[in-house]
Order: sequence, then C-alpha cells, then structure tokens
Amino acid sequence: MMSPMYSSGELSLMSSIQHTKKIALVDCNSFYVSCEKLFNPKLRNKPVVVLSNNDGCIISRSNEAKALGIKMGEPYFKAKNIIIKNKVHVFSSNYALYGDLSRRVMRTLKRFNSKIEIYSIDEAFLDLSDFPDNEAEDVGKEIRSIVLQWTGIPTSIGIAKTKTLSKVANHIAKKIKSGVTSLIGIENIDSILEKIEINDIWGVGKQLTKFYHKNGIYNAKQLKNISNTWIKKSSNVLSSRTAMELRGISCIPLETKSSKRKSCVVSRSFGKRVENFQELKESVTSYCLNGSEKIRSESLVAKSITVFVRTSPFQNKGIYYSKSKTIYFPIATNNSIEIVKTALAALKEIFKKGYQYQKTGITLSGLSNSQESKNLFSSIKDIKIENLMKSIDNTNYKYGRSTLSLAEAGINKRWNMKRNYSSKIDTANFNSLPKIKAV
DNA sequence: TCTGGGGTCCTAGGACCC
DNA sequence: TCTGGGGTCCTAGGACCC
Repeated sequence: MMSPMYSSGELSLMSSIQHTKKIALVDCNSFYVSCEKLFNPKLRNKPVVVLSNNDGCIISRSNEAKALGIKMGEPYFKAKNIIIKNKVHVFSSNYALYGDLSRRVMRTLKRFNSKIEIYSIDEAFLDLSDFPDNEAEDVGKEIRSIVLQWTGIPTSIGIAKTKTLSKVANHIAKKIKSGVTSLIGIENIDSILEKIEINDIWGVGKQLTKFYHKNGIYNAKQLKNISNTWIKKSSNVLSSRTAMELRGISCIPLETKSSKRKSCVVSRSFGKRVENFQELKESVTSYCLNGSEKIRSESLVAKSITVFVRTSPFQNKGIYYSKSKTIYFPIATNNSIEIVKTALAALKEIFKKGYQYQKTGITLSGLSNSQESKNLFSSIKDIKIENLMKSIDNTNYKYGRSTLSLAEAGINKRWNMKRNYSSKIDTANFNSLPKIKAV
C-alpha cells in the first residue's frame, strides 16, 4: 500500500537508500604490541611480543613475530630460541598503559555513535544502522583512519547484519590491506562463509569444534545451513543462536549500557613455587585486599568468597593437587577485614602440606549494590567499618596501592610475580614523558 | 627452571515447597 | 498399605570469550 504522504519520486529515492541493521566490530590489531610500539618508534617493522603476567605466555605478537611462527598463547620459554635468534623484542605486560590507550580508542569510537558496546580491552561493537547501506564500507574506512590518527592504534573493522557475522567480516578484514570488510548488501554470503573454518566462528571453541567435526561440519556455511532443532537438541541454545546469527538473524543484542559485574576474581601464579602456609596466607590476603577494594570502588558487596589453591597442572602430573572452598558471609559485605578472615579460614581447610603450589586465588561472588543490601542488622558498627574502609581506600589512592595494608599480606612477598621486561611506560606519570634533547 | 588473568552464561541435579 | 508431580531456587562444573 502506497502512503499518500510521499510522491512516487520520493518513494523511489527512499527505497534506493537502504538502512538495514548494521553492526561494526572494531578490533585493535595486536593491541598490546601496538601500545608498546606507540612509545618506541624503534620497534617499527620489528618482531615484538608481549608476555602474560609472570612472563609466562606470549599473548600479543606483531605481524613480524607471527611470521616467525611464534604462536598465540605459547609459553615464553618454549619460544625463547626463536626469540633470541631473531632478536625479537620482548615486553612484560603493562596493563595500566593498555587500559589507558583502550579508553582513548573507545572515546574516539563514541564520536561516531554513542550506541557502542565495549566488548573487551581491544574490541567494540558499533551500531551503524543510521548510515545508508551503500556507505557502510566507507564509514568503516573513515573510522579506521580517525582512530589511527587520534590514538596511533591500527584497527580492523568488520561490518555485517549481526554480531557473529561482523566477527566473520572482521576475520576477513584482518587479512586485507584496507582493514575493512563489509558484508552488507551481499545477496548470498555462502561462498564467503564456506571459507571460514568452524573453529574460527565466534562462540565455537575447542569442544564444539570436536563435536561439529564428528558430525561432518567443518565450515560456517555448513553450520548456517544445518537444522536448528538438531543443534538445540544435540548442543544448546547458545549454539543455535550462533547458527541463527550466521543466517543474518540477530539473536545477540548490542549491550550499550555497561552492567554491574556479578563476580570479581583476583588470582596470580607465583614467581616461584610456594610450599609453606605462611606464604600462601600472604598471597590470599593480598588478593582479598585487592578484590575488596575493587568491589568497594564499584559500591558492591559480596555474598560469598571462594578460595582456591593448586599445584602446576603441567608437571609432576602424579601429584597434582587442586582444591577450592566457598564460604557464605552471614550478611553480604565488602569489609576487607571480614573478607580476609573468612578467606584464611577457607584456605586453612584446603591447604595440604607437602605440595609445591603454583597458584592461589579468590572469587567474590553474588555481587550486588551495597546500598540495596542494607538491612535490619545494619548498625552503627557497620557505619564505622564503612568509614574505616573509605579512609584506607583514600589513603591508598593518594599514596599508592598497599600504603595501608594488613600485616597478613606480608612485607617481603617472595612469592610475587615476575615482570622482567616491563617498558615501565606510564601515561599518567611525568617520568614517562619522552625527553627531547636540544643540540 | 620457566605454561596468564578475569569474566559470562548454560545445564544438570539436588533441595525444597505445595 | 498404597507414597505424585510440577515448579522454583540454588550450586557446581563446564564451555566459551578476550
């Protein structure tokens, strides 16, 4: 039925400008490496890698490092030969720096559309539906060049009808020079999906890959065309959602409002193996102090705490030990002292003598808003504790983390993690400003 | 010698209620 | 003596993501 409000000329113009749903996935290329390169031009065109905490694994690689065959997630010590032979530059991770640059990138993206979902430190989904379909790719190129110009971080951008398809598009964009791929306006994308291996699809991990292979499904086209009821029956709803999204039916909405988190994990591997209870106690205490400070800063309280200890799963396979214990607080809390006390009680239960522990950690769970969880039992005493926590947080904020701590957290911290290759760049620190020498 | 850390969601199964 | 069945809530464990 033709609307009388428009002339036929206007209508034909409108129908030529298509505004279908368009989601862009912007992904920073080799993000951590790109951050280090930004402050050190000598690294340009050189192989560079960034290591995980404790200098354990390789978690970011420059293209030159990838070309040398260094794999993602590979233990550092295993790649050491290649690294030395090829003079690969190595950095310990510097999350303060990466976090800061991430915020700059996200701020820049918000200029294009405030409807944005920050998905991870180096990725964001953007709603580009307001732009005409035939301009999608150009808009992507524009975003890419502005982000590069304003922040110095190179990105890849994939644009498509659903989040899962924009991931597919991004996968392709990473391999081409322009860095932008749009699947918008392509009638049949089967020939594209056919080249995407099943394990490269967002939401398909190791186990599902195994399962699909067993059933003769090897690429995205096959998954797209398989019966939904079969997937739901033999896997779960998440898998069927993935398949629907490959068909161009959006099932995973854009989460533009950042929601409060539900749990908070603090865990670390030790710099060296730990055997005695005292040192485990120190580490667990430190993690509790970090965790409770973090949830206080977000006005949250925890319903329970889980403490875990474990030996290395990679060696001495016969004597692997891993155990956890959860304790519920009588009333949800963010009080450091109570959290530490409870955690140490849990630790005592799961600690076994004679093991070489590699890692401990805590999880604060069932987080909720601290104001809403006040109840009948809240008292003057609670207000006093609240004030004490506030002054600890303020002091630590002003004078540096762990200015005020608990004696249980230890002083020497021989168990602390290794970080031997840090660039020590701190964008909030004057000492990190580049120095220019007048000649 | 040396193998990261922080999240979310789903499912199955048990406890409990009516 | 016979002893149901449906619903909800919670939790542990697994799978996935970056």
